[in-house]
Amino acid sequence: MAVDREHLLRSAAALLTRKSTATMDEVAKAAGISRATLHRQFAGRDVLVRALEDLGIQECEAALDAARLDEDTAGEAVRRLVREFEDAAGLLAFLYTENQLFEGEEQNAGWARIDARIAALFRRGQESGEFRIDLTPAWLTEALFGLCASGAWAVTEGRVAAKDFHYMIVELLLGGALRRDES
Amino acid sequence: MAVDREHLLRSAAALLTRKSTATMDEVAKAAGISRATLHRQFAGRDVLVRALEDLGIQECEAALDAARLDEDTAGEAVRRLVREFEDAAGLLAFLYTENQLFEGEEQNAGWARIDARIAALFRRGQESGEFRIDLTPAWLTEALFGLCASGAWAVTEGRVAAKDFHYMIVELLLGGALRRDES
DNA sequence: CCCACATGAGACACTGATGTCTCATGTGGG
DNA sequence: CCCACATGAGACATCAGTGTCTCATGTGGG
Repeated sequence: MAVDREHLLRSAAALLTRKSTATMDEVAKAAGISRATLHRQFAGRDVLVRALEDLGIQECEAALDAARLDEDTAGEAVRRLVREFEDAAGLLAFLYTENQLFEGEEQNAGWARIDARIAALFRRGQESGEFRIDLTPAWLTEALFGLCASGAWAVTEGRVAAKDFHYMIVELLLGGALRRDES
Repeated sequence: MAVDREHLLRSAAALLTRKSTATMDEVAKAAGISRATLHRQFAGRDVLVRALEDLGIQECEAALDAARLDEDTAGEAVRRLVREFEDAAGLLAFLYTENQLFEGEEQNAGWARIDARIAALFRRGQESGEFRIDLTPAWLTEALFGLCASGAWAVTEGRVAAKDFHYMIVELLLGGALRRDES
């Protein structure tokens, strides 16, 4: 009887990831419910997007926790983080562009927290001498999100195999395109 | 008298880069013309976006030409390419997300040409032993665009200094975050 | 068994953006 | 100087999406 709100959010996320301009009607149909019921759960499109944003933040923070950013080398922590991000990458990509849509508007404080935690990871790697210091933690954080989004799109469009998602992102982010002479 | 179509396109690109949901009215105002005149130039929003896409493709190909991808090492060519891309990065970022907006729809053939040229550059680097071979040219191409878009947004939001745009992208793309033990 | 309650279907008004049209204006070229 | 033509301003219809409402239905719990 009661609508499965969790399932509803997941299905909306899945649809909007593929087609970010989907209407409330399409979102409802995708979830197998009527527009009226959808509207009873989320008073409007913006409310739905906010809920998805909260979901995304929640998943991000769960990924950050699961990745245990303080353990091992920073590089290993980054590898774990990208792996944990993989499931949420589609949703992340949607929210990433959604955030570009509004100029000025203050963003959810959750992102700032998440940014700070990831930036701290890169800073740790720099302080330990593992990462280069000429790329700012803020940029590396931005690049991490950007590459995850690009990777998610590349996978949905078939330009990259889904199984390679993690490898391609981590290797590029950490090692770059140049061949390592040593190692 | 006659509207400067070139200037009109530029101003539309600049506005839509900042606010991709801008209305035709806003686009017209930003260009300092009336909505009626804008409509005489571009029969509809989709026509305008197509024109911007053509402009973006044109600038991309100009950048590819200017970067002389066949000369020097592939790494140097990539550096030149990113530098040439810098001016168009905002427009590129807009078009990059605009392309994600439509599922299925066939995309402008120009992008395929551009993708092919950039992928060929990465392939050249791999064949010369300069680039690692475990990252596919398709992915490196995708990542190049993704990083340019991320960089453009990071700059407009003040998270990265404009003067660092080129350095941050090239260094991350080529060298990655890890410190090089040698060199 | 029966009632309460959530749902589905659909009607309805409202809004914002769009596309089209008209008309007055003013400027540039002949 | 004068006319042609492009422009600006605005009215207008249209359309898609949204938000609200009503009502019939059917299912689950008491």
